[in-house]
Amino acid sequence: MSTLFDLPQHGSSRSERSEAAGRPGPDPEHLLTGLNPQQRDAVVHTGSPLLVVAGAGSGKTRVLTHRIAYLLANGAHPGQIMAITFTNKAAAEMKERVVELVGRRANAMWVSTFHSMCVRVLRRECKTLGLSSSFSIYDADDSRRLITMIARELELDSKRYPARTLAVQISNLKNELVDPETAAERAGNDMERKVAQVYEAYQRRLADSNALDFDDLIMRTVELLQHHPAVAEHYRRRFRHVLVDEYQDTNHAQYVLVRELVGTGPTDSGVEPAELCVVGDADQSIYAFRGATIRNIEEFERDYPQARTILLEQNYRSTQTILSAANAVIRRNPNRRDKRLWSDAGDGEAIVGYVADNEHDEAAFVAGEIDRLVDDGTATFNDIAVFYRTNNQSRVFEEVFIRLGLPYRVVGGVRFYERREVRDALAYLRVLDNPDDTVSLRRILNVPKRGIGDRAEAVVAAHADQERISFASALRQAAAGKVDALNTRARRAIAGFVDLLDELRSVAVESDVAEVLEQVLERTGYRAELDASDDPQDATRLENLTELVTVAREFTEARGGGAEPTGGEAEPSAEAVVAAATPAAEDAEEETLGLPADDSLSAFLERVSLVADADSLPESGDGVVTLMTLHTAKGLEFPVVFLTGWEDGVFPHMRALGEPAEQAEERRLAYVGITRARQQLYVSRALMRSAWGQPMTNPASRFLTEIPEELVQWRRVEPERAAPQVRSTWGGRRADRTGSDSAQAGLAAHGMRSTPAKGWKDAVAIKLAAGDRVTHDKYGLGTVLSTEGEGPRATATIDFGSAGTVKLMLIGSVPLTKL
DNA sequence: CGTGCATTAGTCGCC
DNA sequence: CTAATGCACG
Repeated sequence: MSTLFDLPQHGSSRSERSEAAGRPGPDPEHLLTGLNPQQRDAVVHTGSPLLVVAGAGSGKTRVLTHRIAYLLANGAHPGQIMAITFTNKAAAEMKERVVELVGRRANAMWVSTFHSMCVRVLRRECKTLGLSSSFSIYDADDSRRLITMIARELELDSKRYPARTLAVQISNLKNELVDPETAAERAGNDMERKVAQVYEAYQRRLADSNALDFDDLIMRTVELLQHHPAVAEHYRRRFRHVLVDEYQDTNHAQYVLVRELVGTGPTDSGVEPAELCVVGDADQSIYAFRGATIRNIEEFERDYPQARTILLEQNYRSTQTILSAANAVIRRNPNRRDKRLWSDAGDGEAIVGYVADNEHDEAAFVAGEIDRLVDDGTATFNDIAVFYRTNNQSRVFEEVFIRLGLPYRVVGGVRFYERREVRDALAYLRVLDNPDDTVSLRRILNVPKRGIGDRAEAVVAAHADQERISFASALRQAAAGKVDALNTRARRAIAGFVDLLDELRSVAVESDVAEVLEQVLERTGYRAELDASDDPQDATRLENLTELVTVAREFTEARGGGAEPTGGEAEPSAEAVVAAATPAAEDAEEETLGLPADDSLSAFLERVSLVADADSLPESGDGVVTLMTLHTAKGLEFPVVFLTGWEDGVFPHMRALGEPAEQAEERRLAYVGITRARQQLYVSRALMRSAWGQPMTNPASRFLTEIPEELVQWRRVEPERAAPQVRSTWGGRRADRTGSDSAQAGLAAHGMRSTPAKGWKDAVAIKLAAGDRVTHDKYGLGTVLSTEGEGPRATATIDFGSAGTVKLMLIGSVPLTKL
């Protein structure tokens, strides 16, 4: 079996790179060999915007890298090229592959994520926007902390207006490029009004802290380009080729950013629009919940009327059997550009299906198969991945794997940069770098514990507010005894803290990042505290901090000597950072980030905050089975893939059952999952699964029934006994949930062998038609507006008057009576 | 005695 | 993960 990833591994490509470095540009035609006709078209196309619709496994990265190389070989200067990706890993990989093709001069290109690209622009143009160049970048966690503080100050009911919800809403507004003022004007209900109010305060506080959040990076760059034509023209003149990867994952702000960057017509002084090439696949758009809008790729031709579209349908990854299954499932999505993946690799093995009694049985089956595959030499552990819909489904697999001694790793969990100790340490660095960074300052105020409690913090915050000074200044005044509301004890504690920061700051001016970090850990007592603890978790924390110091050291070395970091024994996460943080991979061109060359602290923090955001997906493990969610699996491939938990309510997720748009997204997720497999695909479901401590009977996933029967070889089907128990297992406890939720519990599960629709009919309790009057246990009286679907899929949209209009599934347990 | 710290329990469930 | 409790220190 082949390797997991068909890209060169880090180590092996280095020699090729240096060889290529000396070579002049390659013969352009040479870059076209080995490409199929569509790929070739995409590489050579010129003169109008280009949309490359790249099906899963169709050689998308190859097209992008070859297109860039081809541009370079035909006279484009590397400095004229900007390529935008969604992850740092993708950016690094793309750059590396272009370097392999054309040599080192490719390093002068801007190949980066949307966010890194914006930071770069913003650092250079910060004065235009009234920012200081040492602005901090707040990630989602920092944002939420700040929003929590604001909500508390505004005395919002934390139950009605949870910080999390507020944060999401504000982020959505920013993704739509809506400013606080407009948000306030548009607010139509209580929630929206509160959101607008918090949003307004939040932006003010960000500015006070000299900070931008992740969404700001995009929004402010758009603002810059829109309001400062000279700046826009500068970039447009410079970047004549803009390429965007994973275009289906862009949100509205990113769409506008690209449009502003490229331009839609000549500027005043006659700079023509740049050449735009976007690559993506609407069928793999699975990030709507993050604000991505599939519209951008679907409407590309409308946005850019001159656009040419090229479809890549030949797949180089999977067997035809797998592709046929993927095609059959995704075909059910409405309003989609028809696209059929095909392969000349042959049919390969049939898909193996398995109906388990419960989730433990399912896990045991998966484990057994893995054991067998590895035993008979069909696959290695590395070749195998197990996917599930939500993270909590991993537990049962872990249990079985541990019991059987199968090596595995769960991808997902808490990432390196989200660990508390790492964030604490970084918060110290950030405060040293940007004293106004209030979120970081308040984070470390009493970490480790030094006797500055909530009350003292609140007093200082109030003082800052009253005197209209920064929190940092207020702290200083408190230390000097100028804040009356504080008692001596708190005052002394604060004075100690301020002194500590001053000491550290003097260390920071003369030492490199690693040393500063060391001193932080020493002088704050952070390390000592962990050392003293006998909690095994704290030992891990200590290791993580040591790892962070290593990252910092390698960063400094790489930056100083230009030497590649070795990263030999570092953890994958650390390696990923260093790889992305290596300035050697940065532009060697004249214009740099606008950072003082010696300001390694700022540079380090910036890199870390941008890398931390990436769904840093760790390189293939060492002889272990990979467990992850379907979302995480995107962009990866494995010879053997287990798709588990294919049950209505689990996958598609409960929440999506009544929502066509969400269901379409779930179906795309299924498509992504199926197309990760190269040779062997397994699909399984469990008849019974405990959820929230209660057993639930789940019917087969509708996606399962959409896979043509002839492609699947069922290893075990549902026992053909009498119609299974249909009684709801739900207590009244959850009767307050939506109707379709509780309806789930009653869905009867049937086997897959005979035509399922017939078997299901019995479970349908009620037949309704538009106009029928009904009564519902929770919603009361209602009128049926419309009905959809048949058998187990039957739903009705019912107007319950003041209780609202609700879509319900019409099965067994739904507490609905026809009048 | 007041203030702050640590430890519990109930809340939960979202990629 | 937050509120509510007991415990310790100035």
